[in-house]
Amino acid sequence: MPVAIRHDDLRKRNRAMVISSVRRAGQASRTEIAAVTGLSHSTISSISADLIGEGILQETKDAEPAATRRGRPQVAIELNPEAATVVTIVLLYNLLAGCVVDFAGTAIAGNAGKLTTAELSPEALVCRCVGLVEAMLAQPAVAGRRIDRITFAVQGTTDAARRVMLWSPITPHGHIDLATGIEAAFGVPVTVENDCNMIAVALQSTATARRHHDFIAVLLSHGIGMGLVLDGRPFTGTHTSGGEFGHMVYLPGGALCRCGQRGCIEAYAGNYAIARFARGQSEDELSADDLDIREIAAIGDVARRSEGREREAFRRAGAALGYGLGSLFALIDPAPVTLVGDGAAAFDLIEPAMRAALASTAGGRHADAITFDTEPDEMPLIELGCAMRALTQIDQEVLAAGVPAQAEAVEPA
Amino acid sequence: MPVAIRHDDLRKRNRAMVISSVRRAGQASRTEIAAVTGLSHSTISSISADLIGEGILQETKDAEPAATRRGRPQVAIELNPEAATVVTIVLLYNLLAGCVVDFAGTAIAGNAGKLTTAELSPEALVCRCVGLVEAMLAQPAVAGRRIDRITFAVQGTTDAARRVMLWSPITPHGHIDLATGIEAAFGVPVTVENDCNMIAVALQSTATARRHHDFIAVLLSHGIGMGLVLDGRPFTGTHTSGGEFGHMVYLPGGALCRCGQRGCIEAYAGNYAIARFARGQSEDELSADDLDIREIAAIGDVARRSEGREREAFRRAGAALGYGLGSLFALIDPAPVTLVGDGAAAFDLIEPAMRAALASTAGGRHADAITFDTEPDEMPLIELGCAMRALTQIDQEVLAAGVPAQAEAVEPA
DNA sequence: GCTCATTTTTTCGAGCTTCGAAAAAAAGAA
DNA sequence: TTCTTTTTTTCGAAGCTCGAAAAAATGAGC
Repeated sequence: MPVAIRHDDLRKRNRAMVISSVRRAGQASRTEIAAVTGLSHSTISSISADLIGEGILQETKDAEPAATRRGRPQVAIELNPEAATVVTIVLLYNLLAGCVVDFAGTAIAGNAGKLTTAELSPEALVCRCVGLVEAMLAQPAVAGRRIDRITFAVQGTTDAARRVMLWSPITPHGHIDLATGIEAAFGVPVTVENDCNMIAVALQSTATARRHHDFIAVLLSHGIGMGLVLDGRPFTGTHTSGGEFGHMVYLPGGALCRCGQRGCIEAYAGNYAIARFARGQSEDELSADDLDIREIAAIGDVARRSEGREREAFRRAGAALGYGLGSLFALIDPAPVTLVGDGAAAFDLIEPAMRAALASTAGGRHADAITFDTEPDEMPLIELGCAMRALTQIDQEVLAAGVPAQAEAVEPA
Repeated sequence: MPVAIRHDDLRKRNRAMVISSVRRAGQASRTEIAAVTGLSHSTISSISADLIGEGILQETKDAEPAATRRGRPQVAIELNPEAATVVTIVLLYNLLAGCVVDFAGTAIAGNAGKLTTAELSPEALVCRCVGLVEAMLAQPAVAGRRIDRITFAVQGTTDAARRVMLWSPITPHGHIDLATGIEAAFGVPVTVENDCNMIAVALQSTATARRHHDFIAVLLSHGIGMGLVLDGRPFTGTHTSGGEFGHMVYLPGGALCRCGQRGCIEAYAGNYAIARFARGQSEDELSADDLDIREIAAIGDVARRSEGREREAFRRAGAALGYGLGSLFALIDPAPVTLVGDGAAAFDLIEPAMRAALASTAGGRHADAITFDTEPDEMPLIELGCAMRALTQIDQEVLAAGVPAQAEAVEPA
């Protein structure tokens, strides 16, 4: 099953390693790269000379003298921002936002707009995406740049090949093939990623000691999503984008969930579920999807002031999350958790019940030491993760292979 | 983070590939190996000549003419049974069983015995294991063989390094370091694996099309365990052996579980839970661990004959399993399930409620197509998986590296 | 029984790759 | 100005895989 390593792959892999170590470090000298990768100095010298020659890396110009030590000073190497350009598109409920990002990860153009996703046909949706990208490409900052890849981050599940949005709360239509349509329009590879997975990628790229090998990002918003990094790699499901934490079962036969089933975690911890309970609505009732975020904030304010249905709503959300994390921890062991999204702003209301629930599970038995990070604004994370994903793919699939030599120029005789 | 590939690793990896492809196929010609691995014929020729010269592989003697085609006949290559010898030790509640297995995977000696695990101190437990191995090594069939590795399969969780049994239902003692003690006694590497993970390894080694890339093995016995193969690799947790499916939460605050918490799946689907309900005992009550398996069988017989508490007990077990699988499927997507252990003998009693529960979850929405395999006898699977694990480790860690040349013989001058 | 066709396996040289040692380069210290 | 120290490059050696060609081993056909 494991595919053999060809001799030619060796250089390719090691080139990818060098690129990725520079990407992670931002700037790195050849000596540092050698230390990180474990390759010899001579190999790094050879590879980095190639990469600089190909315009993928460059020696840093504004040499910070930094720690002025004795001996020949290190030459910092960095990514050449011109080496490639990617486009990210974030598609959420009633929101479409795009970014043009250079090879070093700097956004050079952006565009965002409201749209009523639920009312658009799949074709119209693709059309809007094309329009968004075209508008960005017309901006002067992008002039003259060739786009190398477009990567989506969408709410909902995607297929394993990351080309199709299988299901999404933003639209009644299933199985929307975003990749093929956009690829046809721009002639570059397109992949479709799950938004929560991109949050996890973003958190990994800004990894602290806390979030290193294994961690969990839970998106608390209208619905509940999750991104998982296990053993240093973003975990995606086996057939789909997976990680549907919000649809693990909390109370069998319980409250009605947007997905049509009952008792999902989301049916207790999603914004709509919190509002539903706070308003005193039936658990069999599904409100409209366009719940105003300010209503949740208002419920939170009431909950902080006095005991009542509002406070109880957050308590129930916390319990659902706590038991869900307990089940998750039973499967994969406890790991640091980052709560992302506007639900994280109500962490104070959620935490006590969540911790109590977690502590009463087998998986969370020793989890009282776990700290929770909160990150109320998810958009920057989704965009960052999406850009990192696109760039990493460029690193490993395109640039690692190297130029196919000038064989082409010679042959036609 | 990803470690670079050294030039020396190349041959090592490709040697491991050749060994593992022969192990998987049982017998394979050089041409077949080349096709499977993707390496060139010349490389395979070179590597297999080395491996045969080192006594790791051998050309098959009793050449089956097989399909008598035109041209030079293929020479089948197989594992040399003498190349290595491993010992497997299965440690379950009141049961200790060992096997000596040759390099080709054939058991050449075995020994099993009852013992009261709950009453033994950690030291006494190690002592019994040492005695078991010594008794096997004294058998004539094993005479003259050097043992290369000892691998445990134990009930309970192990640490990530697979050296310590962190917690087990078979003993009140926690954190029993089996590896260090046994390593000291026999001077060979020892690893400690979780029994359910070994079941998954065994099922993978006998993989059919059905169980290929992703599948789930659920052990239904006194407790509930799980082994998971994701993306072709056995999944183990991040800190521990993980996969504690039985301790995912089914009903928050529900029935008392052996683990001390409430509402775990095991507290409804474990043998003890089924018996507890059938007997009309309180859900707060924990019976002794040594429930006779015949009692469960008897409850099953009653359940099949008439409606009543007995039948309801299995129904409850099925519901707990169904909702648990639904949550699991939400996380990792649906995958084929094999039910293993004596609980699988009651599959007819469990199935309807399990399917109904599964169908009412988001993860199991499209899971009506899923078929369940049953495998009532878990011991052969645990032993097979344990042997495969030990041998695979030998393949990749010891033999792939090759002989360190005769450098040793020359140097002392 | 001999020759030819066919398939498998080995041999051999070419082309890469990585590595270690030594050399070269570039700075501070004296 | 010379010496030290550190980084980077150069160069030859050794190892690996690959493709082409040769060798080996057998059935088919006459």
